[in-house]
Amino acid sequence: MIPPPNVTGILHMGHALNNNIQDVLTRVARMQGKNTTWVPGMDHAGIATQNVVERALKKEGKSRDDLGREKFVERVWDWKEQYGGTIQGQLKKLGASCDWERERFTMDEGLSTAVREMFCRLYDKDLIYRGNRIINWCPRCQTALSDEESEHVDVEGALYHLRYTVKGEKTKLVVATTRPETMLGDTAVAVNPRDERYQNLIGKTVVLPILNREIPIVADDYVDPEFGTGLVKITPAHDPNDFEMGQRHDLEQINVMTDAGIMNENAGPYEGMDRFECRKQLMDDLKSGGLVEKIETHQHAVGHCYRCETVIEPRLSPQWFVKMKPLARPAIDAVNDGRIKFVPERWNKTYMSWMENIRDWCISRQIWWGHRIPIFYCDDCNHEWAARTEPEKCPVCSTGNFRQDEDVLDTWFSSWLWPFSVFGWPEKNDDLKFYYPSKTLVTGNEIIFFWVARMVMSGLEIMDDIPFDTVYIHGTVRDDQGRKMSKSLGNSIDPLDIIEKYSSDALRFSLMMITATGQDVYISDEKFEIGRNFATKIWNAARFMEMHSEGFDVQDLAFDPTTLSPDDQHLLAKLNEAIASTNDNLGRYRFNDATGVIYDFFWHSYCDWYIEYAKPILFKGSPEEKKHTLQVMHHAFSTALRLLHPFMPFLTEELWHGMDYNYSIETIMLAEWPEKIPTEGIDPKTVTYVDGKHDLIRVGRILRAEYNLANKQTAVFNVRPSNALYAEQIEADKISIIALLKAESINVDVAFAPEGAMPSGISTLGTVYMSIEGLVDIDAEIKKLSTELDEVVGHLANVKKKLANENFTSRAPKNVVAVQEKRQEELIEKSKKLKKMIDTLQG
RNA sequence: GGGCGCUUAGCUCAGUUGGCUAGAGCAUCUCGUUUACACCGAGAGGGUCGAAGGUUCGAGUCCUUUAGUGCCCA
Repeated sequence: MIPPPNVTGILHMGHALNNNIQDVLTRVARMQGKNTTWVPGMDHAGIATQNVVERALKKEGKSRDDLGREKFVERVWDWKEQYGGTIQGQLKKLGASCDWERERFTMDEGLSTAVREMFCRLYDKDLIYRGNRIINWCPRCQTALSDEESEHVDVEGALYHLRYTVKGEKTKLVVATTRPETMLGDTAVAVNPRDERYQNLIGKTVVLPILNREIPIVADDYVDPEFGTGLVKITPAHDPNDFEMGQRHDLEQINVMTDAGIMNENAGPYEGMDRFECRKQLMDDLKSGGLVEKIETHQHAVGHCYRCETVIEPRLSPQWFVKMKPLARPAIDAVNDGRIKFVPERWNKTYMSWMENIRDWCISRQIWWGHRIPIFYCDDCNHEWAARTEPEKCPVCSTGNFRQDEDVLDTWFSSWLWPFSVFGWPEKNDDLKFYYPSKTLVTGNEIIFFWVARMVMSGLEIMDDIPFDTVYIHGTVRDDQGRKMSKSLGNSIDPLDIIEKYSSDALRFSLMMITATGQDVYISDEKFEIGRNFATKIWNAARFMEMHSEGFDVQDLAFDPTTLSPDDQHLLAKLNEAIASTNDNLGRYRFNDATGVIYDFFWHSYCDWYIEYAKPILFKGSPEEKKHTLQVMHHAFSTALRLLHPFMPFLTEELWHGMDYNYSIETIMLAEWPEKIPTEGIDPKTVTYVDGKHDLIRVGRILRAEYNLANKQTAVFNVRPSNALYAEQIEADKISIIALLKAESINVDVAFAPEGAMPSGISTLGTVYMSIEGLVDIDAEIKKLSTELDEVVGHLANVKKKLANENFTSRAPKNVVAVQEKRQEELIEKSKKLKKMIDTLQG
């Protein structure tokens, strides 16, 4: 399920992240053999698109009115054909594996049919109505907006305290307001009925300054005695609360502004002024009349248009609304009873609080680009009706003298139908049956209300079923200072630049790696290096294999499980762990963990350990040994490649072909998704031994590093294994240890005792001594070992203290206690060894 | 005002149902390159987990208070 991006949009990092996650999920499901579909689409983005085209017209010195409705809409379609949908190409660059032939546009014929169908159904159920109410009006776009489209921004404004005169008295009242210009539309002053200060005022009349209109003083519970002076001016036509109060007290509603936010004829001397200019002039006038008590600075939230950031003007206006409460009830149940799950879960609360306090949705827009409201009015008999198709005559009086409503619908009125409209609804077909409901919706938290919640409501209303069972909410993409990426800040990082600089795979992999579940993502250019470096690493590993694979048949990977070397077993065990962990993490939407596991397997298990182990064999081994090792390598590599594919589609596809893995399945996209591989021939004890061997090599390397030995400087290592089994295993495995330690030779001896001073260290398999030519820095050795001893003694004290605590031994789970006991043993053993080593050095 | 995050190494972040010595990448320092990769390899240093209480045998993790910071809603 793809959230349709705006037709005007270009790809930004948020899209990249969002589509990347969806693509990963889709690719995994596809490789698992599931019938997947990922429908790409575009949203006509009514206001945004209309704005873009209007701006273009303005450059030609024209307005939309110059063209007229029909020509203008044509013009928008032209624009759409020419410039729209750049984002589709960009998504392809990102590697989004959508079903491109299914691509839909919210204004295409099918979806428009769905929109009209939906409107008529809701209208017939009385869930859509026309009402004269206070709505959010954008004076620049000159249209109504829904509550969600008004963005509240905290601004440092002012609280103006104005003096009104009580009629027939000298008493002045002080009312406080943040929008003094609306005073011109005041039709009352209100106090709280329990406010003792003003009991005597209730029922009196006030003379409105400047206009000298006489307005009543009313009592209403809504008034907060604590706010300002406890007296508020009532402007029913310009404030939702005042509107409510106006209804209760039967007050006149006086609109003082035009659609463009210019003061109208009701504003008296201010007619023709811009609303903010009027505010200034009005305040000047009141000041000179001595009618201003004071002006305080005041922090408050002011609504701004989400498309053009103009300050919203709440105003009375006849608009179309959807009754939301009946639709919300089943949508609340669906989340409450767990049919729909949010990941992370905390978004439940956000969803619920919105649903439970839902208000009717204003769906009419006074623009031209969009689905025209399918309501018709008969001029002869005044009949009003909704029609799915263009009517020929009035159904009541049968005349053709009717007209369609001028308004168009909110863009989201088409978006909320997406989960079923793209499959042909209202038609009932196989696609719709098969693909509805879908599985996972992936989206950012900013459209939970706009889109997610509404899709749940429409799905339950129309399909009688949830549209998806999981809503994965990913974080917001921010810059490295935590700011939201935006054009106006100039801090956005263009994904296409990143693709250009680091590759698409690098972008994708890096994004996934830094996306912890639902956390915001902070981004800077350097973060993409991790993906690029990883891709290069894999490329080079493949190159290495290719160099040694001449004459090798990648179709012949059936190695004999009884001949697996310890390192073979270790690699395959790690591969199994990686597969299991990747699947587990993907199932829990933990993408950073999933990519981390794959990264770790390739880089460390495969490259750092296995390839280094394999080198002596590939360079100097027998043809049989070589073949066996290559079998293991290609087996592991081709499996891990499939695991990586959803995250790095381009590189993995390229290598799939380059390494000739495409002999049976042409594309890695359809190759089998890795599940646990057979563990035949893998002995867990051997795997543990190899872990110990790695530790031994690490200890040896530390010794080399201490003495700054160059790679070519030879050193003889002596190993005193802790037991006979280890001695046997190490002895049998010497070649690879020698190679990895760049040693001249290794002596394995359970009774080894150093002659004279030798640098040494303790590993899980035993003590490692390095014989080097030249002087050993005895003091430094002693100091090193003493420091280590101190640490061990410290830890030992802690462990002993724990085990001596009866509360711990009796209450903690047995396995936890056992671990501590084992650790105690190990630490005692280690401290003994260290003491002995120090003694030896001290002679 | 209400709700939700975040605070862990110099930086950016992981850390799942409380349980081995708190991890990674980057950066820093040391060493290394005739044989896949400097977009590399080996190693090192670096953290009283924002603060204060509490629960618990045991807290980065749970609870309370608090500071700073960010987002959403009113």
